[in-house]
Amino acid sequence: MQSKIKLRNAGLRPTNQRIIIADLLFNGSNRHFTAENLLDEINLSGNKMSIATVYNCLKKFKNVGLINQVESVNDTAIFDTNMDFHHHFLDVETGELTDIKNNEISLLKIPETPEGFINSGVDIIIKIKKNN
Amino acid sequence: MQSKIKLRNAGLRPTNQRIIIADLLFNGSNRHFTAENLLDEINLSGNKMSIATVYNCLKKFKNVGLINQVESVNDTAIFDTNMDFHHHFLDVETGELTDIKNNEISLLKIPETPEGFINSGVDIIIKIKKNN
DNA sequence: AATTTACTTTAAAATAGTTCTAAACTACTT
DNA sequence: AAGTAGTTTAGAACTATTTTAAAGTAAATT
Repeated sequence: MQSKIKLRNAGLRPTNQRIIIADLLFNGSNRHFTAENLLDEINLSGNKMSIATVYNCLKKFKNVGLINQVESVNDTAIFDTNMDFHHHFLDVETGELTDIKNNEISLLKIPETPEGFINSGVDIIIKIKKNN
Repeated sequence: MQSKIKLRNAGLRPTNQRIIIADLLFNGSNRHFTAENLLDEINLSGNKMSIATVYNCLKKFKNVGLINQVESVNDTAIFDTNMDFHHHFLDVETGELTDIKNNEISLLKIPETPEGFINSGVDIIIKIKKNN
């Protein structure tokens, strides 16, 4: 059970609920998900948890840099376990996101950051839709 | 009152409410706004309208291509009267958007559109924050 | 011009996603 | 073992948006 260690390293108290969520999220492959998606998965895994706890937990995970929240799209917050610098395809019809690796895309020219501000990241979204 | 003509050309029935909104929005300079922002402005201009009407109207305007909805950011829908192809700076602390003209930014490499899909646009968001 | 028809507006209710509240609980420290 | 500080929870509250259905209005038809 390395989730416990992972949480502690991130400075979070490893509670049962956080461990359950970390076990589901950090199992090797990256994913996009909403709070409700995750709660469904928690329930399917035989565990129970309040939706408020899921939101609390995701907010904490985000604050300590365990997950990202995607600058998004719908009315629903989408989270991402992929912490590499990367971008997204967005299926405008379904809202589904797919990762674009950073080496698959590059910017040639970028405008100057406005006076008094610092650049804090770039998000590129390529919108796609089913070809018929 | 060319709003009436503009609406008719767009295929929309030029109702009083739509004319009031068009008069406010299409006065020469571009802007970002939410439904609530706009309602405040409508009220300030001495007119009255239900918030549902504002939402209905913005949805119609969007469908006929009079305005854009920005792939966004918060829990609040942001609309944009700038219909040129362009991108945005996003102040991550305040949520404020600023336009980046298309000629100020360019992509060098772009990944292949997934099989069975067509590209339907690219949104680039440069996140910025106050340099303290 | 009067009537009909289809579209639009409205207030209020409903919904969806998320946050807050405050009491009960639990991990960690002493 | 006891204390304390952080966490979880159900449910209430809140915000943004959409729906409902009745009343109103623009346009088409007579």
